[in-house]
Amino acid sequence: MSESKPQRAVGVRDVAALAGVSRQTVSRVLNDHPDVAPDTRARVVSAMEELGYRMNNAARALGTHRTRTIGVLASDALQYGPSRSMAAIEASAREAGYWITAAFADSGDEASVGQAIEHLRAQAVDGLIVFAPHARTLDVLDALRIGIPTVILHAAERADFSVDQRAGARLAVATLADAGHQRIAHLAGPADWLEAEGRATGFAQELAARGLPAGPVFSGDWSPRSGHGAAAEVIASGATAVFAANDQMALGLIGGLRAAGVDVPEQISIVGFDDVPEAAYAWPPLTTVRQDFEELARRAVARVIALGGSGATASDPVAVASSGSSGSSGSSGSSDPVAVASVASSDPIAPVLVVRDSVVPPAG
Amino acid sequence: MSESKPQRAVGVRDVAALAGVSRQTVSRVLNDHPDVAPDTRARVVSAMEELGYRMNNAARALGTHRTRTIGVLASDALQYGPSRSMAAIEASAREAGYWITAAFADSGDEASVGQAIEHLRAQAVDGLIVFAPHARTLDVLDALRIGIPTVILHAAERADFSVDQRAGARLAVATLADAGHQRIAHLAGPADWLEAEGRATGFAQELAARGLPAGPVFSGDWSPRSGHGAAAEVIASGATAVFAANDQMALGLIGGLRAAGVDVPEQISIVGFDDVPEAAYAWPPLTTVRQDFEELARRAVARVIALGGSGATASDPVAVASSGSSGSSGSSGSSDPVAVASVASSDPIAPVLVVRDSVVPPAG
DNA sequence: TTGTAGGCGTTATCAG
DNA sequence: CTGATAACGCCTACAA
Repeated sequence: MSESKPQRAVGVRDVAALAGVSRQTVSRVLNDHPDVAPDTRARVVSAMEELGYRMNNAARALGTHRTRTIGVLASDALQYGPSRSMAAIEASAREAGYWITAAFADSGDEASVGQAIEHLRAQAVDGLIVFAPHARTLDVLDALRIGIPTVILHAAERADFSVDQRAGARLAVATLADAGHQRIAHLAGPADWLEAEGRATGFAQELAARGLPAGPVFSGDWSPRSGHGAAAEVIASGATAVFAANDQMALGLIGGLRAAGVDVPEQISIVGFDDVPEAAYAWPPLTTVRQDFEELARRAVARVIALGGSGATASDPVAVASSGSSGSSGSSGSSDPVAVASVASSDPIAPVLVVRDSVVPPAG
Repeated sequence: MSESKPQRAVGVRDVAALAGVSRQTVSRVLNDHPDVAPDTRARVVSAMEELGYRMNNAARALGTHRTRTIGVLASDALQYGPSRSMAAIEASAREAGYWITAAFADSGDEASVGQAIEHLRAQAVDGLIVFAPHARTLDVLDALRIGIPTVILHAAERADFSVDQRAGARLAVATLADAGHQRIAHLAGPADWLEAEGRATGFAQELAARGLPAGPVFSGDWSPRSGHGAAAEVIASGATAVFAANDQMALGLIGGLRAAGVDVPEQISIVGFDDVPEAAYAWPPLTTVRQDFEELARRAVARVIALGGSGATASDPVAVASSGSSGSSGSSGSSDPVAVASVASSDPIAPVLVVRDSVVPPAG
């Protein structure tokens, strides 16, 4: 209270003065530079605390050309998966000392995707995490030739990190087949969605692997509405079980089936995908496939930061385009001890089946 | 191809040179300063396009002390309302030329809220939009004495902008009462959530207004699980109708009721809150109350920007604390034509009842 | 209406 | 290990 408070916010200048060192030394402490004597560092640190010093990111960015900010283009952020990913990404980023700036887009609208990306680029983010549910979204990305590290998520096999959609679908179909179902239908997501495609493929593969006839495939748009609307077709198809590409459609389908007087699971068994919170408490509790979005986010953030930190820039073709993975096609298992060592695996994450009550043996 | 590309990114300097003006003039064009001759402006603009000029926000921020960034503290972003708000906020902000930096927190954990806010402050955001579902969250905010414009959302009446929770609850109860129900129960949200409290209050008020007996109140935690779990109590209470504080619980309750052999709506009518996508396609289609999150977001963004733009800073006690509203307690209706004129009304937004099939007259 | 100086707070570079 | 000096790219004065 005795001294007159400076009008301006405290800066390295002030800290340096109080600690009796140069601004540069303060800067070194700030950046954890190794070559600083322990006691000097201590003096600086206490000076910072005494003054309530807070770094000015704008100034830092001006010098370093880095903003420590990751842009997240969250398409369809209202869907369960993307919203989970978003929250998890923020957590991972914050832990790593990064900020998240978000942009939302309607993945079906290429223009909106382009705009969102431009918005993020204008913000000078160090890297981008893009949810690319559509093949079209990927095309937009390619066309833009973004000059910064980019990690693609939610794009099935075309993503840099993903939960194995095909494997999940096979798990779903397997549990149905194991229960004795022969006529299994698939209520798919929109055909142009990569994850929907992955699940549809897994559906077909598992059926084929078991020598079961290719089941009828109906398509929805992920919404409960579309699931509800598919009820009539499902009934007409004579299927005794259906694998819905997501829980929302599964739930809608159950609603539609019941409205038509068809019981679930007695007459028709159902398996969903996602394990949304309501799945466990629906009637009947829904058997479904759970994905680990937290792990997905963790890996994505680690990768963007690694790409940026390793000096990957527009001029570095390898890192920039964020190609799926450089060489998992390789010969020897873990022959490259250096490089990508600490970065998370880019192998697909295995989903897990959650067994509940929506599957029973067929009535026949 | 003929000229050698400069290594550095293009800046005002380059644009100025090409346009044959001073850097200052370019800056004026950039900031839509009125005093620039039309043709000069045109020349500058085309120069910018030719060079592919992009503003450097860090440099701008360093000078202006403004980042054109709004921090959003999204607690419980996985809930329907908050996630809708989040997306809408981003859209409004982007339209206004602002960026969104997001932080997520567990609103139940005061420490995590505090950390998230610190994170955002460190980022030097121009303003904050905080989802404050808990009274406790508000306490944390007060304690922090944030020195920047802050707008509170999702805190019922204590929010700066809100959808009228009480009114929504009354709408729900009214439709049940109008159908002839006398024994109406409430499946409430967590007691320490402001919006849950608002809905519970509306429930009680409408009942009282109609001279109906105060119904039993059960409490859940917003989750389908808790709705499912409340089924037994609801049945035991003898209620013929229940107003669930959100759709997820309503859906879970329906699941629990059916599992217990109780039909909805024949034996028990139900009304939810939120109008989540699955509500319309559940079985039965759920009667519920819809909130306009987009409008909420629009107003919130307009306000933060206005507070920041009008020079409201830490030293301006009026704007800073973001007190609910300065004087709607006032005498004359719209007596203050100046000031807040263009800013959106802070009156609560009216929710709307969506009638579907989960309400029928009581069996008796 | 336009141009000229100076500075914003930090980091990089190069000495010592 | 530490310190001087010069950017970084833009904006706010003030002058013309």
